[in-house]
Amino acid sequence: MQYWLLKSEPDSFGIDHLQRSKSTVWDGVRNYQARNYLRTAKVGDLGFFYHSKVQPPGIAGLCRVTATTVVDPTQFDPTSQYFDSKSTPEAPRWQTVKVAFVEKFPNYLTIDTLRARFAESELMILQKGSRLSVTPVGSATAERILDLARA
DNA sequence: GCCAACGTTGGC
DNA sequence: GCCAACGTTGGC
Repeated sequence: MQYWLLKSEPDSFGIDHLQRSKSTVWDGVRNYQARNYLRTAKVGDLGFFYHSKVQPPGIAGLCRVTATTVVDPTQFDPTSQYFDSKSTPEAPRWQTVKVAFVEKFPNYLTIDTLRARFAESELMILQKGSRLSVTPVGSATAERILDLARA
């Protein structure tokens, strides 16, 4: 079982949205490295739900992968901001996962807290200039995050 | 709103 | 296949 960190802007879709909708297709990933990570995800993997572009940014909750190699439908929707004119249904470029809500953490872990508690090498999002919206998290690091978030 | 860091595009 | 120009991300 692998842990991930998934970034989202809560102004468009945050942990509260996921709690209400119960599950969602993690659409809109348009970066090949992030997509490649998503392709390796397995059902049952757990994802830390990270709120970006808000003050303060941080880890807000947990979700679980419930389906893999899901074709991102927004790539074929000309009205979507994620429309990709070069992708075809025969050879879709963008696969993703479906995730279900697991929990909203009692403690929101801000990026300052994360920086204080974890090394850059443990959490890729702490690295300067890191923009990847999907990153793997080691199990030892993940367990420490869970301890802090639920304490 | 700024801007550093990074990814993508496309002419050559 | 190089690389300049451009677009985007995301913390501040």
